[in-house]
Amino acid sequence: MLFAVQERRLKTYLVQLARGPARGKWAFPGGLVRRGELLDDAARRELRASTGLGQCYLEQLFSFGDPSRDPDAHVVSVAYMALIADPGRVSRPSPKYAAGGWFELLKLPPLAYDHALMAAYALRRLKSKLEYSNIAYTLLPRMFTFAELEELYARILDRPIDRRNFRRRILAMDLLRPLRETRRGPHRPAALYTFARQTLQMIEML
Amino acid sequence: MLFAVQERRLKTYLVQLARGPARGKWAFPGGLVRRGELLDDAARRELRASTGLGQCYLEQLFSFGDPSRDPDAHVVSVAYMALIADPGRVSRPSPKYAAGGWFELLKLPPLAYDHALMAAYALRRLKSKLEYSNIAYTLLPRMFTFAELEELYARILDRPIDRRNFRRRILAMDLLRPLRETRRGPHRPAALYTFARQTLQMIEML
DNA sequence: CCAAAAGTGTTGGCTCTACACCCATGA
DNA sequence: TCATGGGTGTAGAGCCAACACTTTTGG
Repeated sequence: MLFAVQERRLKTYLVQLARGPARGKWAFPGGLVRRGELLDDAARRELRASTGLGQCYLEQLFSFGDPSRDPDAHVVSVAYMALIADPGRVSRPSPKYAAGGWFELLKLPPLAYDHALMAAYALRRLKSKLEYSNIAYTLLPRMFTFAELEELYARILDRPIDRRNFRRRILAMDLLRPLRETRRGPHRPAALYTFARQTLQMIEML
Repeated sequence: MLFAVQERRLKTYLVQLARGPARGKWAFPGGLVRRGELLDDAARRELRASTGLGQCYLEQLFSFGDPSRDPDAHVVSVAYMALIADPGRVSRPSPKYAAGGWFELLKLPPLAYDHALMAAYALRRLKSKLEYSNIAYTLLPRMFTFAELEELYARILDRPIDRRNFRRRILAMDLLRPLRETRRGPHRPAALYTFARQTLQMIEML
């Protein structure tokens, strides 16, 4: 399950199934683990095969023992969540699928199997990680403005955010490094920031 | 992976493997999912087979794509965590295993496969759920004193707890129902409480 | 009356929230 | 000079942590 922010909306990449009983339906890309392959490796391989993506943030979500793929083949799906900053990096829809494309998470088409459940699960996990980790680094370009970071939070958490309090809180966590450059436009230039660490860090709250 | 508190310590139930390359080593009980069986059902079935336990709290933890069981059979393990209040309910060590017994989580024998990793993962999850849910109900008898609840927290979180602050905080969450009865002993009798709901409830923190 | 564990309040510091105006730039 | 978004401070409330003595019972 691949997620990215595009046009200020949280979107996910779906593929249209070309074969099987759910043919024509949309679903998250996936596939079978190979013999001797690590789960993480299989997830990366399938992600690359479906989207052309190489390195990116990847996290195991949950396993669904669903009566999936075929109604009579018993498949266990180990769901993974991948996050990228630039949805433009996704190239071809893999030949394995009829089509591929980005969909707003809040306006998904009917999904095959139990994939709607998976999507809900992923969103929940993403929301909670936004609150207690620096996971936002995976969804933003290396340089970004505070306004961009703030909007990411507001969009995904789906609630308004007070700009001053947000800025104060984030800065107190010491996750960002200010850069010299600014982003210009028909208005006051915005200071650019970058995440001090590009690896997942949990933040103590209690 | 079954956990319980016994003699004021967090313990886990291990079985000694009777067959296979890891024969003689200790491990968490487990087994294969049957065709068409839900993961949760398989976990319950294996738990019952290994320990005689019927209903209890059960939660999927994580999936490990480990080179497990047999060095050349590729097994994916979907780890589950079960919590019970009374370790005495566990009866026979299943005939499938050479032996079974309770071990302090902090003094585990060397475990087969990657089960030590699983144990660490379970402990982490349990600690964090203690902080933001009423999961403690699974580890306590229906009636308990505040001192017992407090000790459960102190033991599992492995840090001292201020009795007055703890009591205030827990009561504010409105998870407990006071009972009329008391527990007597060679000291002032302690008021008994019960959890208002015997189902998992998340607590808002932020 | 002694031992053992249960029960109980207050204060100071910190954190969080709510809230509105000025600033810098490009057009 | 105007439109656009960027950037900033404060005060009050609520929350949390630190802290020690009194109560009730059984032996």
